[in-house]
Amino acid sequence: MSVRLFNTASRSIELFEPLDAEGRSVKMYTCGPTVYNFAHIGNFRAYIFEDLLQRHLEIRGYDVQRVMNLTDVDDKTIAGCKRCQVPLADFTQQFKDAFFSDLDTLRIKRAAHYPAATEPKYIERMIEMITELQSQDVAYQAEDGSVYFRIARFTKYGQLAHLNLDELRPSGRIQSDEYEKESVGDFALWKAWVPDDGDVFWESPWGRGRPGWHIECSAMATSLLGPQLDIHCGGVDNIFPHHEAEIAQSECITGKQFTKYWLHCAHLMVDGQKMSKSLGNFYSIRDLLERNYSGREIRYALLSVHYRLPLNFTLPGLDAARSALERLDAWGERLRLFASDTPPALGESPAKKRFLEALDEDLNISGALGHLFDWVRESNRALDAGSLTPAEAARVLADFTSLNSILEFEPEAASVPAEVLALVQQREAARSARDWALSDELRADIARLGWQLKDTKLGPQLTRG
RNA sequence: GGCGGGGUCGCCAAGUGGUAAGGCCGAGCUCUGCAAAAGCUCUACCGCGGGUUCGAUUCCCGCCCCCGCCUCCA
Repeated sequence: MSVRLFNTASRSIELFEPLDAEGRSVKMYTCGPTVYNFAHIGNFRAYIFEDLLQRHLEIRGYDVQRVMNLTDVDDKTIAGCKRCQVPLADFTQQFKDAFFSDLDTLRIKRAAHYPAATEPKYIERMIEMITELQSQDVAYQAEDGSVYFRIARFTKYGQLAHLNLDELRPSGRIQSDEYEKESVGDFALWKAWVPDDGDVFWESPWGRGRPGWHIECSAMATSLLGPQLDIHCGGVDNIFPHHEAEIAQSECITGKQFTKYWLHCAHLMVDGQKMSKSLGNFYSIRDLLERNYSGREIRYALLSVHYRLPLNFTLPGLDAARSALERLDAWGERLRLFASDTPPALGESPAKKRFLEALDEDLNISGALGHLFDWVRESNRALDAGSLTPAEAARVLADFTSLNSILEFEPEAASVPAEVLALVQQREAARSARDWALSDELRADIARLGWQLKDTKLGPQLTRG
C-alpha cells in the first residue's frame, strides 16, 4: 500500500514519501479560485481532483493538512467592484459564499484553511517577504513604482515547466505598462496603485499598491504550512508562470526546497472544445443544478476521468453519470436489505483492496471504478444465485461504505412531501386490494405533484421529475 | 518555433510484449396487475505507415489529427 504520484517536477511517477519524519503528516497546498465570478466546472475539476487526492491519502493513513487560498484582489475583482459600485470586499464576499456552497454541493471536503489574500496578516507577510527579497537584491522597484522579481537571479526559474527562458517567444500578452521591467520575464511582487484601482490599495514601503498574484500563495502557504510543502496542486496552466514564481519567491526567502511533489490536473473541455463564454459552453455549478443535475452527478462526471487527462464534459456524460450512480444505489439498497446487522470480521474484501490499489497508482480512478463495477456484478450474480450469505453481504456493504469516504456517491436523501407520501400509502392499499384502476389513478396524481413512482421488488420507489 | 498531454467499441474510458477492464447507450432474457425499475447475458483486433520481436494495441522511427502552455486562465 504505497502511494505513487506523478510529479510535474520530474515528469515521472514517484513513490510518495512525506517530508514528515514520522511519515504521517502531509502538508498540501492547493491553488484556489479568484472570486470575481462563480467558479466554473473547469475550476471544480481541479478541486475534485484535489479532494480525491486528499481522501485517498487519508484512507491510506496520512494526516493531510490542506490549505486553499482565495484570491480576492486582482484586476478582475477590482474591475468587478467598480462595475457594481460596491466595495471590493462586498463584491468578493458573494462569490466566496457561492464558492463554499458549490463545494458542499459537490461534496468536496473542506480544507483546513481558506486564507484570503486581503487578510491584513497576509498582506503584512507579503510586504515582509518582498522587503526581504529586495534586501537580497532579487527584487527591485521599477520606475512605475511596482516591485518585480529579477528572474535572472534565480537559476532554477523555468525548471518546473522545463522552459528555456532564452528561447521564450514574446506572446503579445505582456502589458504595455510593464515596459519598465529589466527583463520581460520578471514578474510583479507588488503592483503600484493606478487611478483605475480606485480605493483598492494598501500602504507599503513602495507606496500605495497591492500584492502581485504569485506572492500571495507563497505568503499564505508558508505562513500556514511552514517553509516546505509535501504537495502543491493546481491546473496545468498554473505551472508557468505561477508555480515557477512561487518556487522562486519562497526558496529565496526560506533557502529550502519549497514543494516536494507538484501535481497538476489537465484542463476540461466541453463538447470537445475549450470552454469559453463566447462559445456558450461555459457552465457553473448552478447552471447545471438548474438543468436538474445533482451535485453528486456532477461530482461523478468530474471525478471519473483520470486527472492528468483532458476531460470532455458533456450533458450526455452527466446522464451517463446519473445512470451509473443509480446502478450503485440499487446495489447498495439491495445489499442493505439482505445483509445481516453485524458485519463479520472477515477483513478487507479483495474488491476493496483492488480499488484502493488502483488509486495508489497515481489516482487511477477509472481503473478503480472498473473494479467497483466488477464487484457490483459479481455480488449481484451471487445474490441472484443465493450464494451470498447475509454476513458476506454485510461485509460488502461495509467495504462499499468505506470506499464512499473517498467517492461520496451516496444517494441524496430526498425529502418527500407528506402529501405525496400519503398518496403512496393509499396506492399501496389499493394495490393490495388489487384495485388497479384506483392504483393507476393515484400514480397519476403523484406524477402531477412532480414525483415518479416505480414499484420495485423492494417496494414503491419515488424519484423527482 | 519551444515544451507538454492525447488519439482504444455509437459515447466516456482502463490496461498489457502474447490476441482488449468497466460505465453509458442498444439488443435479448428473467422478474412483473400495468407502466417502470432492477438483475443477468451479448457487442471492439486499439489514428496511419514502417521497424524491432516467435509475437505489438502495448517498444522504436516517421506521419496525420486534437487539446493545452509559452509571463498573472484550474
